[in-house]
Amino acid sequence: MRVRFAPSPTGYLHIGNARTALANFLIAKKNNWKFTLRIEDTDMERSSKGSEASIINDLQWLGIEWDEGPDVGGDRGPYRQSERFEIYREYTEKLLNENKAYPCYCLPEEIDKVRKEIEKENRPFVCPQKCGEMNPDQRKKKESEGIKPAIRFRVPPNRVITVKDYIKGNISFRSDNIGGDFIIVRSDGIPVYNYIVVIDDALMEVTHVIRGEDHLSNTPKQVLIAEALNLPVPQYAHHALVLGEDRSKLSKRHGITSVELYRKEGYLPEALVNYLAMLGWAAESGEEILAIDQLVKQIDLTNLAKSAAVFDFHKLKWMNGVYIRNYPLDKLTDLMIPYIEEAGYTIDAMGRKKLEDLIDLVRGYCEILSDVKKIIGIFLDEVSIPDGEADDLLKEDHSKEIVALAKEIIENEVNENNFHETLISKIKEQTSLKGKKLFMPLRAVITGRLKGPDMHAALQLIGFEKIKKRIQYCFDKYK
RNA sequence: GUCCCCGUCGUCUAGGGGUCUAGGACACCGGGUUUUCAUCCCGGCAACAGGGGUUCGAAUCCCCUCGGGGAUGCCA
Repeated sequence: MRVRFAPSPTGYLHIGNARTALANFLIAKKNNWKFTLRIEDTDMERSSKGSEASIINDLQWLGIEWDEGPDVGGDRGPYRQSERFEIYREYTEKLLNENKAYPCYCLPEEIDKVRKEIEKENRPFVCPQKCGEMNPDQRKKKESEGIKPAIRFRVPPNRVITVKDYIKGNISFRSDNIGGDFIIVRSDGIPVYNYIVVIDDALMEVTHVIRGEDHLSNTPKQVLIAEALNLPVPQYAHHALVLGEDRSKLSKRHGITSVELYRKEGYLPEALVNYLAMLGWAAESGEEILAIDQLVKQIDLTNLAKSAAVFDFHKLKWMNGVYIRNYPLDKLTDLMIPYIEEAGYTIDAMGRKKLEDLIDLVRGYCEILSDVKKIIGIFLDEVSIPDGEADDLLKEDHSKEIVALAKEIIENEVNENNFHETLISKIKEQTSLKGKKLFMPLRAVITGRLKGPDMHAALQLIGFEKIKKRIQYCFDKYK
């Protein structure tokens, strides 16, 4: 058994496509099926090698792997449709010879006009020149005029096509109702998707087509092609689409839709995979946080949701935070380093152990990796300029007392080796202040904020010299 | 317009004739822990689109309406 993911390289990997790819991957893994990646690049104007590369890159980042594809090869290639035109030509000849397809000499502009009329009157589409009814002489005449025809597939009248779908059940279409004879080869000789998808799936021995619901209406056309060509019809599973907040198809105006941007913002692939899998599906166990091997275990072709799902950025973020909190510390550290550097800090000098301690302390404040930029300054800035709240607090008399005391103690009574254990307790001894009155000014001086990580742990990580500077800074500023 | 799909808390969903005064998660609101914040824990708010059937009994089956989505390309 075999599944496939067949993106067209006309842009970045969209979140909706990533979900389709993931569904194919999970199902393949679960059943021990093979997975083929095929590039559908017949739209020459919009396709690019660059976007093929970026799609492959994003797929790999997500942890989706395939057995056959343009990058890894395989016995059923080539895996780019643009490299398979010879193959399609044979089938087109066959269809033409058997009169199951015919050249159409009508111009796109003429057809647009007719389509509009048809829409109003609700009758089946027939091309204006009735090319399907032409005899060889008429065709020869057209050819001699130099008109390059498109090829249309002759849709058999009055047929009922039933598509069996794992998710939707049995769906019936009437052949008279699928829009008339449709084009399978453009006038420039390049075949179109609805046609060659059938050939490729058959030749690549795809047994199960798992794809978005937007392809459901195309399916009867594809079934008809398969019949005409005597090719096998795969099993179908059309999953529901991903929607934006306003319940229309997810697009850029709803927020980020490219997998690449999620990566750059600092989402973890494990979290994105987990979230995407949960969108339109629920584990029998009721668990929401599931690693990929658990997803593989629990997901099934028959328990995917039928209805469309709104993409909830908020919940993705929450889920990513859960992953950050539970991630292996050394891996998380590696992933956060670029963001820390991006924020302008150099980390070479501090040593791995200290860095990891630091990351461990701040990870609880991060939902995405880039959040580290907002909090890491507490530890790495030389001096922390108090923010609004901290500034207000430090202007108060009891704060001034503590700042003065802290300055005295750090200069004369403690040293680099014992300050983190003794500084706070010594201040406590020498003042009548306690509780918030004691801790909050201290926090304000040392971190420049009123909110943040545990003071005792922070003290050591910030370091003696910086703390001294920060106290001095506040002493000068608020005395 | 026509064809096709779908309709349970704001969102993702569980449920498939009685066990449903409808369960979980995110969000939101309270409370606890943390001398702060975040985390964590506990609690609360909140839904079967509407109307007809079928049935002793309907969120669950059928029909209609309404709502949403998709397709209707010489895009995929």
